[in-house]
Parts: sequence; C-alpha cells; structure tokens
Amino acid sequence: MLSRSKVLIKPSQEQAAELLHYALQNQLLAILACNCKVDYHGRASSRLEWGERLVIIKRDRSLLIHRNTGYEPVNWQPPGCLFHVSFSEGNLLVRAVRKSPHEVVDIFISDLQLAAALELSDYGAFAMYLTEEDMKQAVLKNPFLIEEGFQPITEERSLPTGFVDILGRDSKGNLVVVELKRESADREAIIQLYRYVEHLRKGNPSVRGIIAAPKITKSAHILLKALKLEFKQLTPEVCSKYVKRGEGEPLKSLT
Amino acid sequence: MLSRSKVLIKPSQEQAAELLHYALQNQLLAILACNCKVDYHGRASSRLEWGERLVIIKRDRSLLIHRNTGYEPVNWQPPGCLFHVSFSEGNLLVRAVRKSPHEVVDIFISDLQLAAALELSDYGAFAMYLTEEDMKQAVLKNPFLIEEGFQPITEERSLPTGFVDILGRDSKGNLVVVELKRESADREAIIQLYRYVEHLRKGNPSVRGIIAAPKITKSAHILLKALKLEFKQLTPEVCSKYVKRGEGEPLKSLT
DNA sequence: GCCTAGGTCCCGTGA
DNA sequence: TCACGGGGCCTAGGC
Repeated sequence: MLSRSKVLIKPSQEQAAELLHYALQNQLLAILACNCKVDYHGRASSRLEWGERLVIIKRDRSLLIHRNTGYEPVNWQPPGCLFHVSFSEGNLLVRAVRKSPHEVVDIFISDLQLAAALELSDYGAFAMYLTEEDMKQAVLKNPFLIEEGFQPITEERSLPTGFVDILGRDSKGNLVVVELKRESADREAIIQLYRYVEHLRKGNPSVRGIIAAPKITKSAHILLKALKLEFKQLTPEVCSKYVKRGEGEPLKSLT
Repeated sequence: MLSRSKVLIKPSQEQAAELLHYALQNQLLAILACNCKVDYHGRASSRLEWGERLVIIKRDRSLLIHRNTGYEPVNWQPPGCLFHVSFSEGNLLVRAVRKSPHEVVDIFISDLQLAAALELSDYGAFAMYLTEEDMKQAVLKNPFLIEEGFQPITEERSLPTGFVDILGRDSKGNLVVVELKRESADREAIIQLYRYVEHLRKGNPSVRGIIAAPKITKSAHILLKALKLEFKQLTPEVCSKYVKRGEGEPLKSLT
C-alpha cells in the first residue's frame, strides 16, 4: 500500500523541499522530523527557538508543528492555507499563509532526520455518541426523563437572547425551559438558562427553568436557587439507553 | 543526529510492536502510518472505522490520531496515559488508558506503511505575544490607556462571583471594573463584566464597568447600553507598544 | 480533587 | 462575512 508514498531518511534540505512539493502537488500528507525555528504573526505572535520537532502538512493544507510533549501543537495553521517553500540564509523556509484572518507561520529548517510523503487512504466513517444532541433526542422521545407529565412543545425555539434547548409544558400547563449539559453544569450554564427564562417570565411569571445535567457545581447551585431555577440529574449514559443511533448498534459502557 | 532514532518502512505488526516498546522505554516520539480502526469510551464514545491514519505517541505519553485532513486529531489522549501493546484477532492493538477521567482509546492496527521512533532534542524557548495578559500589563503600567486619570487599585481581585481583570478608580474617585478582551467583545464578555459590576454596585451605585477590546459585536453593544456599561477601544497591538517582553525584543507587525 | 477563565482555541450552523 | 455556542475541548492557576 506504499503506492505514491515516499520516505527519506536524513534528507538534504533540497531533497526535503522536493518531497514537500511532491506531497503538496499530489495531496499527500507530509511529515518532517527536523531541527527548526518558527515565527508566527497573526491574531497573536509567537517565537519558537531552535529545536527538533515534527512538522505535518496535511492534504487539506493544514499545518501542525508538534514538540515532543503535549497534546497541542506549538504552532499551526488551519486547513486551506497557502504554502511557499524556499531557501533562506542556509535554511529551508516553509511559509504557511492564511488569508482570513491574515496569519503567517514561518518555519526555518536547518537539518532533517526524516521526511515523508504519505498517501493515506481513509474513507472510514467516524461516529460520536453520548453528546448533548443525543441527550436532546432522548428527552424529546422520552419526556419523562425530565419529569412525569413533561411535554415538549417544539424541538427548539429561537429567542431574541439566543436558543432554547427544549421548550415544553409541565403537567399543570406551566411553560418549562430545559437546558441540557453533557457534563457538570457551571455558573455559565445557569446564566444562559436564566436569560431565556427571564425573557419568558416577563409575560408569564410561572415559567420554570430546568437545567438537566449529570451534576452541578456548588456555586452554580447557589445561583440556581437564587434565580428560582431547578436542577434535574440526567446523564448522557442514561439518555443513550433511550436513543438508537445508526443501525441500532448498542453502545458499550465502560467496564 | 539520528542517535537513538529508528525508522522502519512497511514493518510487520511484530516489528511495529517492538518499535513502540523501544520508543516508550526510551521516551522517544513514536509515529505509525497505518491502517487502523479506533474505539473510544470515556466522557463520550466514538467509533472510527478502518482507514489509514497517522498515530503519534509522544514521550509524555500523549496520543494523537490524525486523519489526512483537519487541524484536530480524530482521537487522542492527553499526556500521562498508560499504554498497552498487544495482539488481538490478527491486529496489533494499542490501548491508551487515562486514569481520571477514566477513558480508553483502542487502536486496532492491521498493516503499516511506516513506523518510527524519533529522538527529538528540543530545548528551544517558546514565547507568545499580544495576549490578554500583555494587555493587562500594559494597562497596569499605563493606566491612561483606559482613560485619563484612571488608577488601578490592585492588579486583580477575587470576588464571590469570580475574577476581575483590573479594578481601579477614575479621576472622580468612582470605582471602575475593567474587563479586557483580546478580540471582539461578545455578549458573554458583557455578562461577565456585569456580574462583577452588579455585585459592587449593591453598596455603591456609582461603580463603572468598562470593557476594553479592539471592537464589540452589535448585540453586545446593545446589552452594554442597557446595563449602563462602557466600551473602550483597545487593541493588543497598541498595548504591545507599551510593554517590554523578554530582552526588549521589539514585536514585528504584520506587513 | 473541583472550579474558573483563556485560547492564534477549532468547528459547525445560521443569519 | 460575522456571530454564537459546543467540545472527549486542552491548559494553567487557585483552593
């Protein structure tokens, strides 16, 4: 399966430049393991002094520069930027330019351990489960997950202040605003919910606001009480039991 | 500089496993270009079907799985997780386990284009400029950037509701809360500022709230007016002129 | 451990 | 294009 892939060990700057051109032209993924320094200017600015890093250019022309530690790239450029490969003061210079916002990453490369152009054939589907959207679908189809007698009115409703996750009525006919959180509800979540509820309460003081989440932070709970909102414990895991995704593939739980 | 680095082209699963052990033992960075499928279970769940990807394990035991497009890894594990390399149903299985929260990534690898263990010697300093912190330092040393006569009281003050960027007094002695934003101030920023101001206004209705940012969104401006808060235009670029970083290295501007 | 806030956040969605 | 909210966000800093 090497097909159009090429790997060079300890290439010269010229060989690496040629490989980069080859990868960019053929929409292959390029990797360089190299000694480099990096300048970035754009929304912010940064300077990375000389050291050995991994430089990755993907076929969608995104750029990642990774150090030997850390989840995050030290410098990067999102997909779609333009690359210029040149030579400058004895170094191989790779410039990645993003149009909007205007941002420039300059990589000065002195020597290389490895350079590779890889053809990665990848059509595999990716599916994510246990998201906030899953919780929403579960509640819409099983309103009792919020409380007995709860009935959603519309799936979502746009208000001047933003969006409501779920709007409904309780068994007594009171308007209920439900805000879903996949993880612990914090103060921001309460404030968000309160914006909606406050707006609706103006014409109707009986409007209820319920935050449905696995748990709630201490300070969020204090705020919740002060604003006369309610908390309903609801986890993505419980919701997943009420929601069929894909071809009904059951979700495995952590063991 | 190859030193302890090793590169294998089209290795067998057994050779790749050996290389992974070697990299993990010697705290080298490991790269695999391989056909794989990936399961993730933890805070959420995901399934990635078979396809060719780049798998990176860093010396701090972080894991990145990159497809041939996109800035973000499709699956990952932050630093510090535990790796188990084994063989399962004809595949090389790499399992990365995170303790807290408990999360598991399973990578099933069928065949490999490339496997490398790289020793990346990297001691280069990284410095970032034009951050919110830079704006703060600039304002603390040059309070007139907010307005004539402004005087910071303390650098930062913790309130029951959170943190204040800068607290000070104006030329008439009124308390002033300043919230800094590096980019356009949105409604969330206004709400955040209002939380502090509202708290302080209870004992002192003359308290002012100023949001200092390059610009402000339309809806944030409306909210600002309604809450009797103020906007002061201030850019990170202007602030950078009043702040010396490192050895006084001047910041280049975009040209 | 929890909680808060920032980020060159990225990314999708909708106006 | 801007604006807004979600994310397995990650990461740093307090407590």
